[in-house]
Amino acid sequence: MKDTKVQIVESAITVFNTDYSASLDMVAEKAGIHRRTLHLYFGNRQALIACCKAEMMTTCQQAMTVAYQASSDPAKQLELMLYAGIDCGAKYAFLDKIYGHTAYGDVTQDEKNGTYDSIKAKWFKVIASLQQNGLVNQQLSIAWIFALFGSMITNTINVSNSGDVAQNDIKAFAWYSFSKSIGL
Amino acid sequence: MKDTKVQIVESAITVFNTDYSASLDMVAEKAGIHRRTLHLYFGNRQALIACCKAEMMTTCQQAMTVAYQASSDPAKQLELMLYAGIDCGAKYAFLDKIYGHTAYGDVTQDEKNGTYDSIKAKWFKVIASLQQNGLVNQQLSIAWIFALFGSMITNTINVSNSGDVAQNDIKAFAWYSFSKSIGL
DNA sequence: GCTATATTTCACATTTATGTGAAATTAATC
DNA sequence: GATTAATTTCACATAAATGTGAAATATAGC
Repeated sequence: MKDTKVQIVESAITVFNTDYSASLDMVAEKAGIHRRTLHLYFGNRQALIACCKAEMMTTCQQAMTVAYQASSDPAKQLELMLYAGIDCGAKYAFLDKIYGHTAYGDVTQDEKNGTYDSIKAKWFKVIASLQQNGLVNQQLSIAWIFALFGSMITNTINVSNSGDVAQNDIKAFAWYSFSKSIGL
Repeated sequence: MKDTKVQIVESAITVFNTDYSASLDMVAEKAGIHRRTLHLYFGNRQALIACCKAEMMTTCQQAMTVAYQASSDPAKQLELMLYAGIDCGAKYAFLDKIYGHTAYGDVTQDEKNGTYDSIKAKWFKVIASLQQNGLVNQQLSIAWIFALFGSMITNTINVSNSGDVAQNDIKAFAWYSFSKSIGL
């Protein structure tokens, strides 16, 4: 039997992805528990959302790290990171709607320098490497490329949910369009 | 003195763009009237939102039509339509968050055929023309290209608001990235 | 100034989500 | 089986937004 707290968070993610303004009653029902129980674990709505976000952070971080380490070719790393972002984002789409993408400005200077060994730093290293070798359009600012990356992930998830594009094609389309959009 | 109803709608657009869950009191205050007055014009929240949407439809339609008619070169038409979309979307960003983009599936068959002379039909004509002449990647489905177009508009607006990219560069970046992303 | 229309004020009803307290019940552990 | 912990039930308090009625006031047009 799964930990109740985990169960609640998973239910919250599912429910909020369908409707972010859904009540806590709905989340509790989905988790198969009473709302009062939910409140024993999460004092209020904020706390629950924050927990969902934390969950996403670690999950995404892991998936991205795996993607990064799977190759030493920057272009391949970028491609795999895009796929990882799509897979991850599909599960946590509602958070994107609340918080929006992490803006470039939110990334600390240390992360840009690569001092901080976070996954974002790795992403920047990949782009920097591609740009230095002239494989990516050098006119485009990194902030723009970063935004494009997030935007392509969101778009891919939306299209995937809409059912307008064959599931098999989607990731290929996403990589094609993203890579071209940065001049790769 | 502006028509009260118009005033309300404009205020609603401004307020809801900042915070979609803002109360009607806030909208009324912004419009410089009493909430009771707002209710004389709009029975409920839904009605107000619907009116904002209708407003957007006509405004966008007009801007797109102007863009379309400004050139006979499909690529140029597409570029100008993208810019029109960005300008328009910036004002109505909150609607995008509620309704999402119009999915390809929402476009009627008549519109795809071009029987219906709507702006969407014109957009499809432009893409079809480019694809027939081999100027756009023929592997990509029209549904995907349509989604990309909307996604690029949303992304450009977000970036513009974030302030991370120089205002002068933004539209150029958007067109560069979008045109490349479809193989143009 | 009179009249018609638009707007405000005040008062209330309703709904919905939240959050909490305390006792009762259920499940788990030893 | 006794004890402890987790969960449910019921009851209530609160808060915030919404929608409406009716009288009072303001505004504009003639």
